[in-house]
Amino acid sequence: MGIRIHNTLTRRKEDFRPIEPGHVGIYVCGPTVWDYMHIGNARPFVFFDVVRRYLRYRGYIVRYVQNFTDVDDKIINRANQLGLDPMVMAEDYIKAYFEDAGALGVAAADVHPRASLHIEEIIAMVQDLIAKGYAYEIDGDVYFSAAKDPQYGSLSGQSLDDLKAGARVEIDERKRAPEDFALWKKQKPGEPAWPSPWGPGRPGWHIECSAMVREHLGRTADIHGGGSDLIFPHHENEAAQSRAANGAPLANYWVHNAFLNIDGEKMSKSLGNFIVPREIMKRYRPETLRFFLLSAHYRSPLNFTEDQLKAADASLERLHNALAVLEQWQAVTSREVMDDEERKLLGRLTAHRERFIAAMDDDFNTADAISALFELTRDVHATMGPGSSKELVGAVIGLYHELGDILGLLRREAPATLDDEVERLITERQEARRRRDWAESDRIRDELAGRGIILEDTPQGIRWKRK
RNA sequence: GGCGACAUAGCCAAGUGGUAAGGCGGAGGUCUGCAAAACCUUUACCCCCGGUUCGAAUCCGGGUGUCGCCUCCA
Repeated sequence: MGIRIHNTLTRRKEDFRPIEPGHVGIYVCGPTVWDYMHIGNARPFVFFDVVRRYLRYRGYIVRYVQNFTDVDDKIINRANQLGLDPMVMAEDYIKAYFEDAGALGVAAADVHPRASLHIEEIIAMVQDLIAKGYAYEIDGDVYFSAAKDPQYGSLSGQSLDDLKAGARVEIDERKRAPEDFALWKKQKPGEPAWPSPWGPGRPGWHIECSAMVREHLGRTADIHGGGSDLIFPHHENEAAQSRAANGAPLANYWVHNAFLNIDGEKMSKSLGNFIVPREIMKRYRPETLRFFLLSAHYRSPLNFTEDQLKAADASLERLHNALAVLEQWQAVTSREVMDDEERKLLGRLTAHRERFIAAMDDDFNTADAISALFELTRDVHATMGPGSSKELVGAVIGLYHELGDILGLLRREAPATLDDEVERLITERQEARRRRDWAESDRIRDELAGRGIILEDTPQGIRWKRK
């Protein structure tokens, strides 16, 4: 009856039990800020945003932490290519992240820690790991010795031997073993660096998350999430470091989303087959991309095509229409008392809500939860009308917003306004219709359509919307 | 080569033992001045072959195919 979450570590769904009852600490791997996010990157951000919203809806006090990797090879390379200061460039892409995330309805995390601002904590953890015998320094670099961790490989389900057998990358001769990974990297010319006991250098990729989880959530996070490509090596290594340093698991529930593919292939910057949210939002309402990303279960790969985006937009339109119609009814109805049929529907609202909740409880099944919204919609259309009672209409609108807020959809928009010219045309058209001058009426409707205003004549008057 | 996912209608996608949700698209109809919105009807040999079971899309085994990971990756 509670929330169940698929745990990458155990490969099955488990009942969710936070460490501290009523509180949840979530850490999600955020972007490496070397470029704009693309819609593949957007998938985890949107999904985990929903996880957070849902946990809050279910009454948990959620602490949500999402980092920015702002010290990294890719950032340095890019900045050097462009002749920019890496930290300045990172700052610009952090700003861009917030713009894109905001447009997607992804709220800011409670904390957005940055690697560059946690150097002290990182150094402390590396020192600790050396002291405990898990790490070793070679000439300014520090490596973690994977073989020292008996559980190494447990997250990705690979043994050290498997990994050695499959190794496809050049072995760094400085390391004692190929599976060892860098905790601290000695400064190379032209790279940003911080002083450390091993000389100037910068943190390796994996250590930042371990240090920042400990700093902001304590030794063990309830949920640690990210894209499935992070399972190995990133999360495997994080888990190993934190286990070694803290004697406690980094996270109790590991949650990984599948990829967004395009033309059947993983969308990635290195393949060059990526699309950026800001481009999509020029052509579709902002919610469309979010709806699309939530239309499949997060552990299923999702293939991006223009047709699917159109279909998502059409689907979302149906929900928006339902809400708009309800709002129109709300404005015209004066009936206070519900009749028997309405009382039955009011009862069914609970069933619709419960179906939605059951879907979300079951490993955040957003696709199934969305279908509950459509079932609600059909029920509403079949049962209600402009004469429905105020109370029922209000309750239904309330439910749309209650459930829509969990998914970050059906956002309340500021009441749209029309300019005087458009108002005048609509009035003229109404007069033409009164005269039964259909030619003039249709001409005005077409003209307004050309300006992006769609008119619908209803018995309760004109309804308009933009598109 | 190793590890792991996935395969459900024209498209997308839920469904983990009891006889296939939902959406988009298509077809027909109702309503409408015409539209739109909405409603009704309609649109599935659940990849293949075995097995377990009274019963399998669902469990097990074997194929086939697609995808991901194997130290840049959400």
